[in-house]
Formats: sequence, C-alpha cells, structure tokens
Amino acid sequence: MPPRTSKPMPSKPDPITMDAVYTAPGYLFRRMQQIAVAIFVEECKAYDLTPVQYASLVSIRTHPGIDATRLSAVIAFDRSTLGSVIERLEAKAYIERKPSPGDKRTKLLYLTRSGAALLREIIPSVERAQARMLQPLKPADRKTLLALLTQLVDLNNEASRVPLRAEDALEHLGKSG
Amino acid sequence: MPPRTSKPMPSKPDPITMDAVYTAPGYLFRRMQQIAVAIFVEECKAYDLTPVQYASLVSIRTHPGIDATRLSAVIAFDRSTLGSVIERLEAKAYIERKPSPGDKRTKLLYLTRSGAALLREIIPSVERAQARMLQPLKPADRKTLLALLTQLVDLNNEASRVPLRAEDALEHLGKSG
DNA sequence: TCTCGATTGACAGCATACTTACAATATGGA
DNA sequence: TCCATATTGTAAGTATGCTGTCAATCGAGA
Repeated sequence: MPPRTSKPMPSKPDPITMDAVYTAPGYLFRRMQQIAVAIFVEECKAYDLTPVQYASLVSIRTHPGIDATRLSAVIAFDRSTLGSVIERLEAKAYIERKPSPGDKRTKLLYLTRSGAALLREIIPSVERAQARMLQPLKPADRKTLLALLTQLVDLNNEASRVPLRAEDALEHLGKSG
Repeated sequence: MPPRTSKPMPSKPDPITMDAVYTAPGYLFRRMQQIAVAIFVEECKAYDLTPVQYASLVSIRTHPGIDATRLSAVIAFDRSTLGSVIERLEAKAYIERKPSPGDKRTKLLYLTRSGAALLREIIPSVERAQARMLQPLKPADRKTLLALLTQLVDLNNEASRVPLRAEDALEHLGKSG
C-alpha cells in the first residue's frame, strides 16, 4: 500500500510529466516483458524453469541433435547467453551434450528422459501462464494484440541483434552429408 | 511471420512444431523487448545511454530530490537493480547523490548540469527510436497496439514483481520537513 | 520514552542479454 | 596441399532484473 499522505501540496517546481516515459512504446514493451516473466515464473515455480529454459527445451525436443549455434538462431538468443542456459539445463540433467561425429567443434543437444518428462508435465502450467498474460483484455482484443505483435516482431526481425532464423535455416540438419 | 513453412520435411523424425513457442504471448513480448532495446541503443549510441538509464534521468528531472526507493517505484525497477544503474549514472556525472537532511538513511538524487544537457540533446534520438519500433505497422495499427498494450500493462500492474507506483505515491516529496 | 517493526541502501547471488576476443577446427580456393 | 577465412564453443566484461540478507535508521505505539 503506498503511503497516502493527504497533505496540501505546496510548491513543486514545474511538474514535468513522466509521459515521455510512460507512453513510449519501448517502456511498454519492457513493462510487459517484466510482467510476462513474473507470471511465467509464478505459474511454473514448482518446476524451477525459466521462460528461456523452457523455450530451449521445446526447441531441442523439436530438433533433436541440434547444436548450440543453430539453437540460438531458432529461438533468437545470442550464442553467449545460450551457452550458460545450456550449462544450467545440463546441470539439471534435462539435456545431454554429445560430441558431433562429423565436426569436432560442435556438441549436439538431446533431451534426456527426465527432460522430456518435465516438458510433458510443465505444459499445463505454461499454458496457464500464457493465458494469464492476456486475461485482462477482452477476447477480441487479445486476438488483435497478438496479431499486431506477431506482425511487428516479424517485420522488425532484422532490427534485433540476434534475428530469428527459423527452421528453414536448419534444413541441412536433416540431410545426410 | 518468420518463414515458418509447413513443407514436408524428409528425414526429420516427427517434426513437432515450434508454434508452442512462436505464438506464445510471452515469447512475442520477449522478442519485442529485445528489438526495442536494440533499436534504442542503436539510435542513441552516440550518447552511450541505455533505455533504463534514460528513464531514470527523465524521472530525476521530473522529481528532483527523489530517493532511490521512490525512483524504483516510479519507473518500476526493483531497488537492487536501480542501485547499480544509479552508480553508473553517478560515475558518468549525470546525477549527484546528496544526503537527505531529514533522514540519514536516504540519499537524494539530482541531475547535474551535464545530465540535464544530455537529456536535452538525446531527446530527438529517443523519439526516433520510439518511432522506429512501430514503423513497420500502419499508422492506425500503431495506435491500436499502443492502446491495447497500455491497457494490458496497466491491468497487469500488480502481477509484476515491482508494480508501478506512479507520482501519486510521491506526494510527500513536496512537503517541507 | 523505549522498543518493535518497517524502511533504506548496500551487498551477494542467480539468470538473461549483449559485446568482444580467442583457440580449435573446418572449408574453400589457389 | 596449403593457406586464408569462417565457424564453434567458450570466456571475460558490461548491464539489466530478480531473489535474498543485512545494518543503520526511522517511526509509531505501548
């Protein structure tokens, strides 16, 4: 509860408003990201998994044997950040790293049995979290917001430091040589 | 949309899609935040100021003599994070910390002359950055997105770990003793 | 007035998210 | 074949963003 002092307001010099911050798109995006992470963590706290770790696990399940660099392109993290994320997931025994037979530089990523199990279990919590983020809006507005955001993120893809390179960039993973 | 083709992938086993990630609101918020920061930093790189530092400077200009805890409420950072932000701003000589006459615990924050000057200079770059974030959308869609996002952030305020407590919570700053 | 609970700034620790740099390795072209 | 170039994982460094904890201080009620 904010302290509600009901004093008469004397002289505050020129109350320049905070609107330059509060109405800026960048501020709203940061706030919304903060809120989204808080909701995710709260809903999933029984599993001790962060949003980033969750996205990584889903990607590894979708692309078993992917390497770290390609994984970073698929979920739009930079390689450095992803390195420590992978370390933590490996420490928790949700994934395994195996040396690539063809390339001594790369290590291939696989879900462990326990990682796959966790993923199955956590999905309801994740869905609850995702729903809660948009809950306050009217259903029609949720659809509108998601559509506009999807569009904007896609059109701005190249503006980010680590653009998303979706599955198309990974076709060679399926090839034989 | 990112190139998310549903073409038949030959030798990939059971191509579980990434849609569970890509269409999740939380993922879109994270992506958009990434993009927004990248655009801000790029437009403002001549000034070496981050979005968070900018918001802090604006708040201190609006509320001269604010203390760190109240500043954290006004821009919705937690106190720990803000501590290091303030340190950096002080190291760059954009702000000063002065002991509070009434309360030995708090230190009051003020813009320096150089901080005020920087703020005046950087505003065009910040506005360019904010505009660029929404640029790819049609003007009507920009308005819609901003309106929905403003609404959502406000309605979800309490869900974040550090809810925004706007100027209303700061009335006592105007008091004399 | 005195004491207890709250507040404040500081610190340690963890987890993104980015930068640059580097060694090991791979690859393509002369 | 050999070399210039590129890629890969890793590391160090900076900056949010959160969790705790702590000592100093403040303020309100007994």
